[in-house]
Amino acid sequence: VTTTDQVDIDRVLAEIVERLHGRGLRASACLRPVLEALIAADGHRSAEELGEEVHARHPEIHQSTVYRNLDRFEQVGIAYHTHLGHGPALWHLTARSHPHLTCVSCGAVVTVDPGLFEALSVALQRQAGFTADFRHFAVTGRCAACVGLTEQTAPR
Amino acid sequence: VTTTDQVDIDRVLAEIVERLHGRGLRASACLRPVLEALIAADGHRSAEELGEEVHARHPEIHQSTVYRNLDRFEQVGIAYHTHLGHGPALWHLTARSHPHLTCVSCGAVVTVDPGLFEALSVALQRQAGFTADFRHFAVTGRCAACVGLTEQTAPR
DNA sequence: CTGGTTGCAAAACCTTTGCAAAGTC
DNA sequence: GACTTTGCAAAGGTTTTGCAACCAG
Repeated sequence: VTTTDQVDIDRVLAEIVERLHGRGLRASACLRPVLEALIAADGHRSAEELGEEVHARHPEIHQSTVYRNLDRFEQVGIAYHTHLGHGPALWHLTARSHPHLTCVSCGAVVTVDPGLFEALSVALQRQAGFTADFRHFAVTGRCAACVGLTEQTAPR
Repeated sequence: VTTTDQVDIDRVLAEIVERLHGRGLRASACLRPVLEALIAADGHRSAEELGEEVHARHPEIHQSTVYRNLDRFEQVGIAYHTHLGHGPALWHLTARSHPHLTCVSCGAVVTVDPGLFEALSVALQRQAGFTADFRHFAVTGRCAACVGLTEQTAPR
């Protein structure tokens, strides 16, 4: 919960403010607490969970402000959200981005070497002119354990 | 809207009924209209859109029944739903399944050769024992046109 | 001062669920 | 007749939005 993990809050905050200003947007005092929660969380946290962490120190900051500032972080490229399944979106620092695999049976989340996606990226770029981003949606499937379990009951 | 596209409704329906019975479930008269809408739609239709098509001929069939029967089709492997973005899930016949690319800027949906995903499938299986299914979530990114457009305004 | 940001409450959006009645095997 | 499925209405979970007050540049 306190893992700042080599991320300098002040430096990141300054970058956010600079980029917001570049777009004619403004920087309020609410940015920092939300950023702190995001950095402390180290990934895989929903907006609501981040909001709870923010409220612990700043009860006056409303949940809708958390949503709005996370959106701003995403707009300026500092953070992004990912969908692992049917639940709420999970937020990460872009600096810590990575693709996810999720098991549709047990919900396990597996993080894999981003390099594995390189060849497909190149192929999609070449074949369709498409610049893929494998972080926004997870790849669903079945983990090794669940493939074994479901072979006797699974549809087709 | 009338493209039955080589799919024999009666045969598919019989398969659905058989599989439902195999699970101790029952087959009601509502199955066929929902299946017909799904077959006619030929992919990329939301449950609500399919419901509208069902209502045109069968106004008595409730939208929740459409949801429930689509779920049943998925349970028996005849259909699946996919998420292309933040909107509602889109439904397809499994027989016509394919992976999707969606552009986060313009919303374009690109369908690519499933073979492109083969190498990654094998790699994920080997490295993580994970059986990937690239149909459930689309791969997001930017299409060629939007990459060009956003290079001057994009974050980072 | 101009106009972006906040707190609040309410709505939006898509989907699921509880229940009694109807239908299936 | 036992048990599933339906229509209906209501709720569910997550996110967005309208608005007046507030605050940053």
